Amino acid sequence: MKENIKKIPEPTVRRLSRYLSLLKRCEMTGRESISATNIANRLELESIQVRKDISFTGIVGKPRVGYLIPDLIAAIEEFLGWNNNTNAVLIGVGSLGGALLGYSGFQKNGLEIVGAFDNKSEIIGTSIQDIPVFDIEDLEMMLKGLGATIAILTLPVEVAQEITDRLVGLGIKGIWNFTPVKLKVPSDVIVQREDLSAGLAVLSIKLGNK
Amino acid sequence: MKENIKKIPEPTVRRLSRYLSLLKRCEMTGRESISATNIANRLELESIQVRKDISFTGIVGKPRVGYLIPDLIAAIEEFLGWNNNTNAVLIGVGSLGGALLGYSGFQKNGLEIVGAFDNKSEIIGTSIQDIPVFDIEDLEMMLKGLGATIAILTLPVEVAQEITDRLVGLGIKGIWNFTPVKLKVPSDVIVQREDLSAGLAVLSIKLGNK
DNA sequence: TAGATTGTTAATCGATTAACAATC
DNA sequence: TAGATTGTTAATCGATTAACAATC
Repeated sequence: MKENIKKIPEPTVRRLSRYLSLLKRCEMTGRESISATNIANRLELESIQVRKDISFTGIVGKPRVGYLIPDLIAAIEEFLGWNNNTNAVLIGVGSLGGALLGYSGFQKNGLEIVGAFDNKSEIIGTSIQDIPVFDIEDLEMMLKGLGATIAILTLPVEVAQEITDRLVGLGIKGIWNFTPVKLKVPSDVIVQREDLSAGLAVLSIKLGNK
Repeated sequence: MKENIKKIPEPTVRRLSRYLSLLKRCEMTGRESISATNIANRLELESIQVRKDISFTGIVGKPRVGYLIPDLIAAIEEFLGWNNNTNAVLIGVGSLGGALLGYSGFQKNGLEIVGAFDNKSEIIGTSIQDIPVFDIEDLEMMLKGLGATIAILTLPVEVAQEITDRLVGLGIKGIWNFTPVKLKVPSDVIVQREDLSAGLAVLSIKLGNK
């Protein structure tokens, strides 16, 4: 049971989200089908890789035609669980946290930020892009009502573990961790680290090697 | 000549930036040395992997002791080219762009955002976190004076290629591309794509497989 | 039919991990 | 000295790519 679950390579998952973005733009032009070759050309990939990736979603294409765009969109969205909405809270409305609150792009991926928490009295009670900012002291009181299953952590390193413990205690199952610290969580909680510096490092290395 | 340049695996580069972040936090506590085992434990990695990664920087550790933290920090920073500052401009002060302007974390990585460009008259002439926002029409006039070699693209898909062409014409050598489109650039220009949705996709898949 | 494209099985490639001698 | 840790060479593992039959 566990074997076939683990089998999807992470690079494949990341690329599927790219395909989805491209497919949605194609759909808007009224186009109905697209081949793996075409997707590959537009994203600077190999067509064989695109076909292999798509095969994980279970959808089958038509020889000589390719894939039906609406079907493929639906299949990838379902595969990623982006077809039904997930509620998230954001913890730590600093520079990066505030930015992410303003960023509307996650809604396309089925993620809705329904509330934010912070300890700065100046911003508690305000709203950023219609998302209310609550007092972190009220986390226990508020979280259940918000219906969030994911927490986005954009808070200072020093409080990351403490707040994580509280979130886990309240039933949060997924943590999108924008801090550089390793978080200790029970095995049924998923932590996904996100590191903008890593991308910058890759760019820097490539620039330095010119 | 080109062979040994290409040899550094990208995952290694990404991890080196993580090590750097950890090492800087360790340094602040006054600690002087650290072993690969210790680094690995703190970041949930294998010590052999840490040693292998560090070997790319050329620094050598001391058996039984580990690595001297200040030396290792200096070595990684030099390796990534983060020891001397690079100037960058940010193009497109929308939700994500504005957020990145507010985010001060890149300065630790030797990247200083010295100016932003947009076409919205409401924000042209203002400053965000002391970073001035210029009219995109003045790009040609302003860019040289700003001394930027990197451009951060957080603009709408429709104008991405057009603005890229102008940036390349002005001598920009590195582009950190936060848009989902593939950019056509000459071979001496480096484009690094950054995709927050990809990270969310990985989290979603892991959550769905529980 | 001919030709383009899919889907799958096998081969290749590169990153990770293991093994182990060298060192302080 | 004994033991912990490094650095390197070899083995393993997993993702990518190639080959090719099946299909419309």
